[in-house]
Amino acid sequence: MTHQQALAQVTAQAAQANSIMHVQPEYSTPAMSSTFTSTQGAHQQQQKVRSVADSRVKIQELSDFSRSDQRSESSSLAVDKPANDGYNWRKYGQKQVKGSEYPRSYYKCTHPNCPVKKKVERSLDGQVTEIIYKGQHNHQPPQSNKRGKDTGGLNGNSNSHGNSELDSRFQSGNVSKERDRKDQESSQATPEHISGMSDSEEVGDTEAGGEVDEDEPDPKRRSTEVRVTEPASSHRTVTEPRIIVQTTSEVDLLDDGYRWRKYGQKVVKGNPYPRWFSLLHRL
DNA sequence: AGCCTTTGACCAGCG
DNA sequence: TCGCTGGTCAAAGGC
Ligand SMILES: [Zn+2]
Repeated sequence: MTHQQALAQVTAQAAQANSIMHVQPEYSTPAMSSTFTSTQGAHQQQQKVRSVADSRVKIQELSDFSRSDQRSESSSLAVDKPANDGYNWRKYGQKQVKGSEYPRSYYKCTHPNCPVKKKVERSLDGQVTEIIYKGQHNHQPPQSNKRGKDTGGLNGNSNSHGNSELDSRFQSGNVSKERDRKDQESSQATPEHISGMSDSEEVGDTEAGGEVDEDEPDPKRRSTEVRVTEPASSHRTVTEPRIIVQTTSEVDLLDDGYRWRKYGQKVVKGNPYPRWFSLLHRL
Protein backbone atom coordinates (compact mmCIF):
# COMPACT_ATOMS: atom_id res chain seq x y z
CA MET A 1 0.00 0.00 0.00
CA THR A 2 1.97 2.94 -0.76
CA HIS A 3 3.46 3.82 -3.91
CA GLN A 4 2.48 0.87 -5.71
CA GLN A 5 -0.97 1.23 -4.67
CA ALA A 6 -1.05 4.78 -5.36
CA LEU A 7 0.45 4.18 -8.63
CA ALA A 8 -1.81 1.39 -9.33
CA GLN A 9 -4.69 3.51 -8.58
CA VAL A 10 -3.52 6.24 -10.66
CA THR A 11 -3.02 3.86 -13.33
CA ALA A 12 -6.32 2.40 -12.96
CA GLN A 13 -7.83 5.74 -13.05
CA ALA A 14 -5.87 6.70 -15.97
CA ALA A 15 -6.83 3.58 -17.63
CA GLN A 16 -10.36 4.36 -17.19
CA ALA A 17 -10.02 7.81 -18.28
CA ASN A 18 -8.28 6.57 -21.21
CA SER A 19 -11.34 5.16 -22.60
CA ILE A 20 -13.08 7.41 -24.80
CA MET A 21 -11.28 10.40 -24.21
CA HIS A 22 -7.70 10.14 -24.33
CA VAL A 23 -5.71 11.46 -21.65
CA GLN A 24 -3.21 14.09 -21.96
CA PRO A 25 -0.07 14.10 -20.12
CA GLU A 26 -0.70 14.92 -16.65
CA TYR A 27 1.24 15.94 -13.77
CA SER A 28 0.31 15.22 -10.35
CA THR A 29 1.45 16.62 -7.21
CA PRO A 30 1.63 15.44 -3.77
CA ALA A 31 -1.97 16.01 -3.61
CA MET A 32 -2.38 12.89 -5.38
CA SER A 33 -0.58 10.81 -2.97
CA SER A 34 -2.53 12.24 -0.24
CA THR A 35 -5.54 11.27 -2.04
CA PHE A 36 -4.70 7.77 -1.51
CA THR A 37 -3.37 6.59 1.66
CA SER A 38 -1.27 8.99 3.39
CA THR A 39 1.92 8.43 1.86
CA GLN A 40 2.67 11.92 1.27
CA GLY A 41 5.97 12.98 2.38
CA ALA A 42 6.96 9.51 3.09
CA HIS A 43 9.02 8.95 0.11
CA GLN A 44 9.65 10.60 -2.99
CA GLN A 45 9.02 9.37 -6.30
CA GLN A 46 8.67 10.51 -9.68
CA GLN A 47 6.85 9.25 -12.54
CA LYS A 48 7.29 9.84 -16.08
CA VAL A 49 5.23 8.99 -18.84
CA ARG A 50 5.29 8.87 -22.45
CA SER A 51 2.86 7.94 -24.91
CA VAL A 52 2.99 6.32 -28.11
CA ALA A 53 1.01 6.30 -31.12
CA ASP A 54 -2.30 5.10 -30.10
CA SER A 55 -4.03 6.26 -27.20
CA ARG A 56 -2.22 4.88 -24.41
CA VAL A 57 -0.92 6.28 -21.30
CA LYS A 58 2.29 5.54 -19.79
CA ILE A 59 3.37 6.30 -16.41
CA GLN A 60 6.74 5.86 -15.11
CA GLU A 61 7.76 6.13 -11.66
CA LEU A 62 11.19 6.64 -10.47
CA SER A 63 11.59 6.07 -6.94
CA ASP A 64 14.35 7.37 -4.95
CA PHE A 65 17.18 5.22 -4.32
CA SER A 66 16.80 5.90 -0.76
CA ARG A 67 14.18 3.46 -0.13
CA SER A 68 14.91 0.30 1.47
CA ASP A 69 11.59 -0.92 2.33
CA GLN A 70 11.37 -3.42 -0.36
CA ARG A 71 7.96 -4.62 -0.62
CA SER A 72 7.28 -6.78 2.21
CA GLU A 73 3.74 -6.11 2.38
CA SER A 74 1.20 -8.76 2.41
CA SER A 75 2.59 -11.71 4.00
CA SER A 76 1.36 -14.77 2.45
CA LEU A 77 -0.77 -13.39 -0.13
CA ALA A 78 -0.28 -12.04 -3.46
CA VAL A 79 3.12 -13.14 -3.98
CA ASP A 80 3.67 -12.12 -7.37
CA LYS A 81 0.89 -9.85 -8.06
CA PRO A 82 1.18 -6.26 -8.51
CA ALA A 83 -0.14 -4.18 -5.80
CA ASN A 84 -3.76 -4.27 -5.42
CA ASP A 85 -5.26 -1.61 -7.45
CA GLY A 86 -8.76 -2.17 -6.45
CA TYR A 87 -9.71 -4.57 -9.10
CA ASN A 88 -9.53 -8.28 -9.27
CA TRP A 89 -7.35 -9.84 -11.82
CA ARG A 90 -6.77 -13.27 -13.10
CA LYS A 91 -3.50 -14.11 -14.60
CA TYR A 92 -3.80 -15.79 -17.90
CA GLY A 93 -0.34 -15.94 -19.18
CA GLN A 94 3.25 -15.13 -18.76
CA LYS A 95 6.03 -14.69 -21.23
CA GLN A 96 9.49 -13.53 -21.63
CA VAL A 97 9.74 -10.63 -23.84
CA LYS A 98 12.67 -10.03 -25.86
CA GLY A 99 14.06 -6.85 -24.62
CA SER A 100 13.34 -7.40 -21.10
CA GLU A 101 14.96 -9.67 -18.75
CA TYR A 102 11.98 -10.29 -16.66
CA PRO A 103 8.89 -12.06 -17.63
CA ARG A 104 5.75 -10.30 -18.42
CA SER A 105 2.54 -11.42 -16.92
CA TYR A 106 -0.85 -11.01 -18.41
CA TYR A 107 -3.87 -10.34 -16.32
CA LYS A 108 -7.47 -9.85 -17.03
CA CYS A 109 -10.06 -8.21 -14.91
CA THR A 110 -12.27 -10.84 -13.46
CA HIS A 111 -15.36 -8.84 -13.47
CA PRO A 112 -17.95 -10.31 -15.77
CA ASN A 113 -17.77 -8.85 -19.15
CA CYS A 114 -15.06 -6.49 -18.28
CA PRO A 115 -12.55 -6.37 -21.07
CA VAL A 116 -9.74 -4.81 -19.21
CA LYS A 117 -6.41 -6.47 -19.28
CA LYS A 118 -3.06 -5.59 -18.04
CA LYS A 119 0.46 -6.65 -18.61
CA VAL A 120 2.89 -6.46 -15.84
CA GLU A 121 6.58 -6.68 -16.00
CA ARG A 122 8.51 -6.78 -12.88
CA SER A 123 12.02 -6.83 -11.86
CA LEU A 124 13.26 -8.86 -9.09
CA ASP A 125 13.62 -6.29 -6.57
CA GLY A 126 10.39 -5.21 -5.83
CA GLN A 127 8.13 -4.04 -8.14
CA VAL A 128 7.38 -3.39 -11.37
CA THR A 129 9.05 -2.35 -14.28
CA GLU A 130 6.11 -1.71 -16.29
CA ILE A 131 2.42 -2.08 -16.24
CA ILE A 132 0.30 -1.70 -19.22
CA TYR A 133 -3.38 -1.36 -18.89
CA LYS A 134 -5.62 -1.91 -21.77
CA GLY A 135 -9.23 -1.15 -22.05
CA GLN A 136 -11.61 0.17 -19.62
CA HIS A 137 -13.54 -1.24 -16.76
CA ASN A 138 -17.20 -1.33 -17.28
CA HIS A 139 -17.86 -1.46 -13.65
CA GLN A 140 -16.89 0.21 -10.49
CA PRO A 141 -13.90 -0.92 -8.71
CA PRO A 142 -15.00 -3.51 -6.30
CA GLN A 143 -15.45 -2.19 -2.90
CA SER A 144 -13.66 -3.97 -0.30
CA ASN A 145 -16.82 -4.43 1.54
CA LYS A 146 -20.34 -3.37 1.47
CA ARG A 147 -22.17 -2.83 -1.67
CA GLY A 148 -23.99 -5.86 -2.62
CA LYS A 149 -25.23 -6.18 -6.03
CA ASP A 150 -24.31 -3.66 -8.42
CA THR A 151 -24.73 -4.77 -11.88
CA GLY A 152 -28.27 -5.46 -12.36
CA GLY A 153 -28.18 -6.92 -15.74
CA LEU A 154 -25.69 -7.88 -18.22
CA ASN A 155 -24.25 -4.84 -19.50
CA GLY A 156 -26.02 -2.50 -17.32
CA ASN A 157 -23.35 -0.84 -15.55
CA SER A 158 -25.41 0.80 -13.10
CA ASN A 159 -23.36 3.22 -11.38
CA SER A 160 -25.40 3.45 -8.44
CA HIS A 161 -22.91 5.52 -6.85
CA GLY A 162 -19.46 5.01 -5.97
CA ASN A 163 -17.23 7.44 -7.51
CA SER A 164 -17.09 9.27 -10.65
CA GLU A 165 -18.78 8.12 -13.64
CA LEU A 166 -15.80 7.23 -15.48
CA ASP A 167 -17.24 4.59 -17.47
CA SER A 168 -20.49 5.93 -18.42
CA ARG A 169 -20.51 4.76 -21.88
CA PHE A 170 -17.49 2.87 -22.68
CA GLN A 171 -17.02 0.64 -25.55
CA SER A 172 -19.27 0.75 -28.36
CA GLY A 173 -20.99 -2.44 -28.28
CA ASN A 174 -19.17 -5.61 -28.48
CA VAL A 175 -19.05 -6.44 -24.95
CA SER A 176 -20.27 -9.79 -25.70
CA LYS A 177 -17.60 -11.39 -27.68
CA GLU A 178 -15.20 -11.96 -25.06
CA ARG A 179 -13.72 -15.11 -26.26
CA ASP A 180 -12.50 -16.44 -29.41
CA ARG A 181 -9.14 -15.81 -30.34
CA LYS A 182 -9.51 -12.92 -32.45
CA ASP A 183 -11.54 -10.60 -30.60
CA GLN A 184 -8.54 -8.83 -29.36
CA GLU A 185 -9.33 -5.67 -27.81
CA SER A 186 -11.95 -3.63 -28.78
CA SER A 187 -12.66 -0.91 -30.72
CA GLN A 188 -12.95 2.47 -29.59
CA ALA A 189 -10.06 4.62 -29.68
CA THR A 190 -11.72 7.31 -31.21
CA PRO A 191 -9.47 9.79 -32.46
CA GLU A 192 -10.92 13.09 -32.37
CA HIS A 193 -9.11 16.04 -33.40
CA ILE A 194 -6.36 17.59 -31.75
CA SER A 195 -7.48 20.58 -30.14
CA GLY A 196 -4.54 22.65 -30.54
CA MET A 197 -5.11 24.84 -27.68
CA SER A 198 -3.61 28.05 -28.23
CA ASP A 199 -1.90 28.74 -25.13
CA SER A 200 1.48 27.46 -25.19
CA GLU A 201 3.21 28.26 -22.17
CA GLU A 202 5.89 25.83 -21.70
CA VAL A 203 6.50 24.31 -18.57
CA GLY A 204 9.36 25.63 -16.82
CA ASP A 205 11.39 22.66 -16.39
CA THR A 206 9.84 19.51 -15.69
CA GLU A 207 12.44 18.74 -13.28
CA ALA A 208 16.04 19.06 -13.69
CA GLY A 209 17.29 17.35 -16.68
CA GLY A 210 14.83 14.69 -16.32
CA GLU A 211 13.82 14.02 -19.71
CA VAL A 212 11.72 11.34 -20.67
CA ASP A 213 13.43 8.32 -21.54
CA GLU A 214 13.04 7.39 -25.02
CA ASP A 215 11.47 4.20 -25.19
CA GLU A 216 9.14 3.22 -27.74
CA PRO A 217 6.77 0.63 -26.98
CA ASP A 218 5.76 -1.27 -29.90
CA PRO A 219 3.10 0.46 -31.67
CA LYS A 220 2.20 -2.82 -32.98
CA ARG A 221 -1.36 -3.29 -32.78
CA ARG A 222 -3.38 -0.42 -32.12
CA SER A 223 -5.16 -0.50 -28.97
CA THR A 224 -5.94 1.44 -26.08
CA GLU A 225 -3.78 0.76 -23.31
CA VAL A 226 -2.29 2.43 -20.47
CA ARG A 227 1.13 1.75 -19.49
CA VAL A 228 2.78 2.36 -16.28
CA THR A 229 6.33 2.08 -15.53
CA GLU A 230 8.12 2.37 -12.38
CA PRO A 231 11.73 1.60 -12.37
CA ALA A 232 12.72 0.33 -9.09
CA SER A 233 15.70 2.40 -8.66
CA SER A 234 16.83 5.37 -10.39
CA HIS A 235 19.60 7.65 -10.24
CA ARG A 236 18.69 11.19 -10.14
CA THR A 237 17.29 12.66 -7.09
CA VAL A 238 14.00 14.11 -7.32
CA THR A 239 12.91 16.88 -5.24
CA GLU A 240 9.37 16.13 -4.88
CA PRO A 241 6.97 13.43 -5.53
CA ARG A 242 5.30 13.68 -8.74
CA ILE A 243 3.57 11.66 -11.19
CA ILE A 244 3.36 12.23 -14.77
CA VAL A 245 0.97 10.66 -17.02
CA GLN A 246 1.26 11.22 -20.61
CA THR A 247 -0.74 10.12 -23.49
CA THR A 248 -1.39 10.78 -26.92
CA SER A 249 -4.69 11.94 -26.88
CA GLU A 250 -6.43 14.48 -28.57
CA VAL A 251 -8.79 15.57 -26.07
CA ASP A 252 -8.19 17.40 -22.99
CA LEU A 253 -10.92 15.87 -21.11
CA LEU A 254 -10.01 13.57 -18.43
CA ASP A 255 -12.74 12.07 -16.59
CA ASP A 256 -10.99 9.90 -14.22
CA GLY A 257 -12.49 11.23 -11.15
CA TYR A 258 -9.73 13.58 -10.51
CA ARG A 259 -9.59 17.13 -11.41
CA TRP A 260 -6.86 18.34 -13.60
CA ARG A 261 -5.80 21.73 -14.54
CA LYS A 262 -3.71 22.23 -17.55
CA TYR A 263 -0.79 24.45 -17.06
CA GLY A 264 1.23 23.99 -20.10
CA GLN A 265 1.62 22.47 -23.45
CA LYS A 266 4.43 22.02 -25.80
CA VAL A 267 5.33 20.20 -28.86
CA VAL A 268 7.73 17.48 -28.43
CA LYS A 269 9.91 16.17 -31.08
CA GLY A 270 9.11 12.75 -32.15
CA ASN A 271 5.70 12.92 -30.81
CA PRO A 272 2.98 13.80 -33.19
CA TYR A 273 0.87 15.21 -30.50
CA PRO A 274 1.57 18.09 -28.30
CA ARG A 275 2.32 17.24 -24.80
CA TRP A 276 0.22 18.68 -22.14
CA PHE A 277 0.88 19.23 -18.57
CA SER A 278 -1.71 19.18 -15.99
CA LEU A 279 -1.84 19.49 -12.33
CA LEU A 280 -3.82 17.16 -10.31
CA HIS A 281 -6.22 18.77 -8.07
CA ARG A 282 -8.32 16.40 -6.23
CA LEU A 283 -10.98 13.96 -6.50
C1' DA B 1 -16.57 -26.06 -5.30
C1' DG B 2 -14.69 -22.20 -7.03
C1' DC B 3 -11.74 -19.54 -7.87
C1' DC B 4 -6.83 -18.88 -8.93
C1' DT B 5 -1.57 -19.90 -11.25
C1' DT B 6 1.19 -22.25 -13.95
C1' DT B 7 2.70 -23.57 -18.32
C1' DG B 8 3.39 -25.15 -23.02
C1' DA B 9 0.98 -24.86 -27.13
C1' DC B 10 -1.32 -22.16 -30.21
C1' DC B 11 -2.22 -17.94 -32.87
C1' DA B 12 -1.73 -13.56 -35.30
C1' DG B 13 1.20 -9.56 -36.87
C1' DC B 14 5.05 -8.29 -38.95
C1' DG B 15 9.56 -8.31 -41.29
C1' DT C 1 6.27 -17.72 -46.99
C1' DC C 2 8.53 -18.54 -43.11
C1' DG C 3 10.18 -17.51 -38.66
C1' DC C 4 10.18 -14.58 -34.86
C1' DT C 5 7.64 -12.45 -31.26
C1' DG C 6 4.24 -11.16 -28.25
C1' DG C 7 -0.43 -12.30 -26.75
C1' DT C 8 -3.83 -15.81 -25.57
C1' DC C 9 -5.78 -20.43 -24.61
C1' DA C 10 -6.69 -24.03 -21.68
C1' DA C 11 -5.41 -28.16 -19.24
C1' DA C 12 -3.56 -29.26 -15.12
C1' DG C 13 -2.80 -28.36 -10.54
C1' DG C 14 -2.98 -25.40 -6.26
C1' DC C 15 -5.23 -22.89 -2.67
ZN1 LIG D 1 -12.85 -4.51 -14.79
